[in-house]
Order: sequence, then C-alpha cells, then structure tokens
Amino acid sequence: PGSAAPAALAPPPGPPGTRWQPGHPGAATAAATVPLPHPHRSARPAVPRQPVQWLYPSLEAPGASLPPEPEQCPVIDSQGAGPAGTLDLVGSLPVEERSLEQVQSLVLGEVLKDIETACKLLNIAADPADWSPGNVQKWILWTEHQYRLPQLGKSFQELSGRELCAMSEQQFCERSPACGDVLHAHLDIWKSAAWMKEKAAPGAGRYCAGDGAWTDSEVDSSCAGQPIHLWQFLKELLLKPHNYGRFIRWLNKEKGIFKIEDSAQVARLWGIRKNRPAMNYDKLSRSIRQYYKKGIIRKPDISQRLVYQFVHPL
DNA sequence: AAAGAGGAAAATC
DNA sequence: GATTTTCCTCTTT
Repeated sequence: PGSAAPAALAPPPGPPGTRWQPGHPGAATAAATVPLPHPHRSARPAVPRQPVQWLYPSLEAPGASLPPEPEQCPVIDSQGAGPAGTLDLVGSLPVEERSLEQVQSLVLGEVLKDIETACKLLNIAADPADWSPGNVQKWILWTEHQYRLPQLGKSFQELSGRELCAMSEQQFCERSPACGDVLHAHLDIWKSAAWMKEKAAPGAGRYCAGDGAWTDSEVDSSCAGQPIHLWQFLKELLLKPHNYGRFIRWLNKEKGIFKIEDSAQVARLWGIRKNRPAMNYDKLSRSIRQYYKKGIIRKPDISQRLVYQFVHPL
C-alpha cells in the first residue's frame, strides 16, 4: 500500500480570475505543493516561488518553531506557473539538504495537523479505509466546503472508505467531472498520511517537527460516543483559528466572547457534522438561543450582531 | 436584508 | 426526557 505519493493540491478551481485568498482555510495544505518526502513523481507540479519566501526565513531561525501563519502567506497561485519551475527551488537557491528536510517536515506537519483537526471536527477516523459510507459523505462534504469545490450532490453515495480508496482518479472523474481529480488528490494525501502515521508511530498519533513539538496528543476531553453539543462544536472551531478563523473567532478569549464571522459557513459545518444538510444560521442561532436559559451561552453585555459569549469560559 | 427573540411542535438520541 | 431541528411571527439593527 502507500504507493501513493501525495499529489500536490490543485488550488480550488474557482471561477476564472479568482485567486486563492491569503488565509484561505486551505492555505496550509496548499503548501503541500512543496515536494513531500516521497519518492519522486514524474509529473511533479511546479513549485511556486512564493512559498520559499516565507519558508526560508523560518529556516534561518530554527528557534522559531511556530509555523508561519497562513494569514501572512502570500497568495499561492500555481495556475500560472509552468511545469518548468520545479527545480528552481533547489537550483536557484542554495538550500541545504538538511534545510530542505526541515521544510518538508514542516509542511508535512501542517498537513497532518490539518487532517487531525478535520478528523476531530467530523468525528471520523484518520484512515480513509476505516470510513463508513456516512463518513465518506461527511469527508466529501467537508472537503467540498473547505476548498470551495462545486457541489457534488450524491455522486459518491453508498461508498465505503475502502471502496473509495480503491478507486482510480479516472473513476473519481467519472463520478464528478468537475472536481474528481482534486478530490482524488485530497484522498491521496489522507491515504498517505494514514500510511505514514501507521509506519512512524504505531503507538500514539503524534507528530513532532524539528525542535517544536507543537502537537498535543489525546488530551482533549471529548467524551467518546456522546453526541456533540453545539457549544462544544463552536469551541472546537474556536480552538483552531488557523483553520476556521475566517468563520468564527474570539473577540475576547478570556471572557469567552466570540464572533461568528461567516454565519452561513459555520452553519454549514455544523450541518455536515450533524448530518443535517438543511442546517442554516436561522436554525443554528435558535439552538444557541436555547442556551440562554441554560446558562451556557449568552449575549454579551454590549450586544453586537453575531457576537455571543460563553457564560463559563475555560 | 439579515440578525435576534422566543413559542410551538416534530425529530432524534 | 433532554437536546436539537424545523417552522414561524414579530422586533431590532
């Protein structure tokens, strides 16, 4: 197994002229266009020059173990780059092998982190082979949402994870001509991640990059099996500003005040999680309002639109 | 127009 | 039985 080298993520094939926004949820994963520590691919996509600019300085100061925030990432646009740019990374810049490895593990760490985050959010296993048809549907919806892919409808319904993994890129494209290729590439990354995880750490799902060990293992207190509550879900999103800061974010973390920046997207994520495709902010907000009398969430003293407050922070 | 409040009832576990 | 979803009316921003 595991022969699949993660294909570079194509940027979301949005409308013509659309570029990836800085701070797009997929920005970190986009960095996967840097070759991962896998055997070579014949047709490796071009490495845009931009990522080097933000990756390189962080190599100069290995003390700064924190990965660069996507908000500071320049727009990554691999569409314009031709297939010729690939080796420029090594050719034009005297990057030491060691440094390159650091870049790779940094990128890889980001990818694995994003996958872990998604697993928790969706409540699915990391290994696609373990997915039920329901899990597959969730993953597709989530990926579709995360990368603004065109709607797929039910073209992948009733497929188990194992069946999905066995499908070729062509088969993906048959089911979804619009973005089967991108989906397949994403699944490829998940497959590789699961494979590497298995190989590297048979014990815990932990990954450390360079000096910084910035992954906590199974510290979270999500009671297994119990259906998740909306307030828990919101806290989970708030915990990952890197991934969801564009949708929901703290205004005052200490006081538990948060703002929903994109009500439609938050509702959609909640709907994916709960298998409620018709979820919208109207209904989600009604659920939040149920928390008023229960003393879980309230409106802050100075009431503002889309701003709520956890009664008991921490 | 979108967000907010809250009653009522169905759905879901 | 508690929580959430759905639907609804009315008010506020």
